[in-house]
Amino acid sequence: MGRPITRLKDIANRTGFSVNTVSLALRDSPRIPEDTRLTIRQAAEALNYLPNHIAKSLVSRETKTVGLVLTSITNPVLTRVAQAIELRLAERGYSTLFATSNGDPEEQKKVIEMFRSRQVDGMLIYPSSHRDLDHIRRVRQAGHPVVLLVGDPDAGVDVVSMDTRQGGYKAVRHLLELGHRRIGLIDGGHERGNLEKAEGYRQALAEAGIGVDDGLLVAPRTHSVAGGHAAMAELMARGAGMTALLAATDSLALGALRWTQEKGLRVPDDMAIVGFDNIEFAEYAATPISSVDYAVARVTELAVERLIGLIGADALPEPQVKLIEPELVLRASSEG
Amino acid sequence: MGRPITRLKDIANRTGFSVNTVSLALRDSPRIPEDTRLTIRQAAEALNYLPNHIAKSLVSRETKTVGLVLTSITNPVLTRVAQAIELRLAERGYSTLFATSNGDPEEQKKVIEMFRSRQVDGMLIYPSSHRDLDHIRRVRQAGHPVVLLVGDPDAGVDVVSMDTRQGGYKAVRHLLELGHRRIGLIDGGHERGNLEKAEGYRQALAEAGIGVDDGLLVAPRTHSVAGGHAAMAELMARGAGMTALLAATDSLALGALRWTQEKGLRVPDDMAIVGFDNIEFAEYAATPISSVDYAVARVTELAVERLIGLIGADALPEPQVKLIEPELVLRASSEG
DNA sequence: GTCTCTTGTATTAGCGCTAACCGCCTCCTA
DNA sequence: TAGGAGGCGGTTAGCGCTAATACAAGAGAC
Repeated sequence: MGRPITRLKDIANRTGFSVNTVSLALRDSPRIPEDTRLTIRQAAEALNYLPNHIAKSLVSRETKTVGLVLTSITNPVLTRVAQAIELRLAERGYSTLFATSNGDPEEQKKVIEMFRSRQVDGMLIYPSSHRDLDHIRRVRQAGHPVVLLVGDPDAGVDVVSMDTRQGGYKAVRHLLELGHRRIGLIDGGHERGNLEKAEGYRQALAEAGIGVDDGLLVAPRTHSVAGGHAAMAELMARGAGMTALLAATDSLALGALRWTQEKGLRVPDDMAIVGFDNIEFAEYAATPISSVDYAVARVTELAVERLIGLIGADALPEPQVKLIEPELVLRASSEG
Repeated sequence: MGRPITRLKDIANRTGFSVNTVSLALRDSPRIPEDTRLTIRQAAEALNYLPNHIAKSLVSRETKTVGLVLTSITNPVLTRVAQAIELRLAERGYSTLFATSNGDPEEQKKVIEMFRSRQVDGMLIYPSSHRDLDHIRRVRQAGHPVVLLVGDPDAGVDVVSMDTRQGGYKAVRHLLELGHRRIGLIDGGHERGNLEKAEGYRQALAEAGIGVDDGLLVAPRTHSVAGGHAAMAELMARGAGMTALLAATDSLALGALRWTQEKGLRVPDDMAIVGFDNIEFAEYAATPISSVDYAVARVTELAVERLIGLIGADALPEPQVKLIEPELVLRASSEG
């Protein structure tokens, strides 16, 4: 490469001071008088000095870096989460190392190891499975600050998350109140045991004295719009008399909406639809879609704050789980 | 923090070998015989050793880290770009440091400095302005491998990008062939001098002997759906007799589509619409939207390959600009 | 039996930086 | 004028790792 970088030593040579004095001056130590500080500053400027963060990290034992693990950011809401987190971390002087696990637990393990090897000060993880958290718990027990962006009250790790169970519950309650009895569910992430939304769905139905009909449930492998479209087709093919639909993401909901449109069904008259995440595309859809809001700002703010707190702590405190109650945003897709 | 990490020294103490021997053994040096290698391996395993990447970087002078600068990843296509890049870099053993500039050139400068300070081996930059690249050129001249994800043939820096000028040209040609003469343009990023799409638009019109009517142009500040909606309202309020629309992103196009729908316009009969990026939401819109495809896979693959090439080179070769010709994906929004 | 040559390991130095400590001045006070 | 007290700066050590070099012991050559 042959990229010559300016070091403290170069400034020291140029100014005649020792490396240590230069270091102190550039860090505004009160022990250095104004004029030497100035001399050194100017020399640094002239040589286009940039501190070597790597060397600093080695001695200070902190990298001012946080690892962010997401499953996949094709989900628009995770995109917003990622960006908000990066911003908030940057405000606090931290950089973001970013990696995706593609929903594969093995991949996720590797990513976490890589982060550890790179000495990140802490990690924010959107786990691929919301259940199988042993591995992550171990990371915490090894003393690494970790905050999950989704998880259970009994996770044993810090969590800051939307309360999606509550979200599912609220959405179904809303549909029940509109008089619906045959409510379908297009779920996501089922195969990895992410059942919170389905649990909320079941609970609301149970309270209303309605049994869960498996014929109204489907769990596509992806969160894509195409997946929602296909899932809706499958549900309707079963002829289960469905009059309302809850979709685990707005992308799925948009796919379902498109299907109804193709078949000439009226929304919400023939089919009410509620989604999750409240993405902008849902608001401007052919029929604006009601959606369980994902409070990106609150989740990211609290998660980052908690993580920074953990990083600063002498010993990790008891894990704390913060579930944020979601708002249901009502739009035309579920209101006459 | 008090997080005790296992070091080579710990393994050395445990096995009785020297630190150096341990280092060599773990790196599979041929100078270490099989059985000592095994002893050391086992000890490393037992102590749960993870190499300290920071220390290694300090001596090897490479961090195996690449900095990725995006303007903002709320644009769904940039999201896909980010994820694909992370994946491809990971395959090649590189980690991704991620930062957003929010489209602010000053912010972008800071981010690049931060990356340099962190000794990244190279950078991939989606510049906030496609014109004012002096600052980035200087980074390259300082010997840092840089590849832009958007830019001009005469950028003076390596570029791998979609040829958006060509994309704008193709889209307008298509609309002209359908008989449209009054074609509107909702552009994006205008204020920062990102004029490629508009240039393609102008060129196609000029070739058809049609003058550009400024009454048909509008440049909202954002790429959001809401922005597209508002922009469409503004365009139509001007009463310029527009029969077709080119939008700089699919998000803008979706907003415009929504507006036509609210006003009872038929697409494409009353208003043809073509967008950019070919995101999934465009495909499944109320009227599926024709769009200039963004070849995420090709762009990211070529960009990463080029960057890795630059990182490995002894001296930076002449900058190379690769513009990928986009496909126009036709859908109902522009075809009877 | 001396002299290489090999094999396996230890020693040393150094990446760029910070932190702990040391030592020299000058100035003030008793 | 002796003796602290500061002010200012240098010296040394060390973060965890790698690379260059040194070295000891045994094998083989003559």
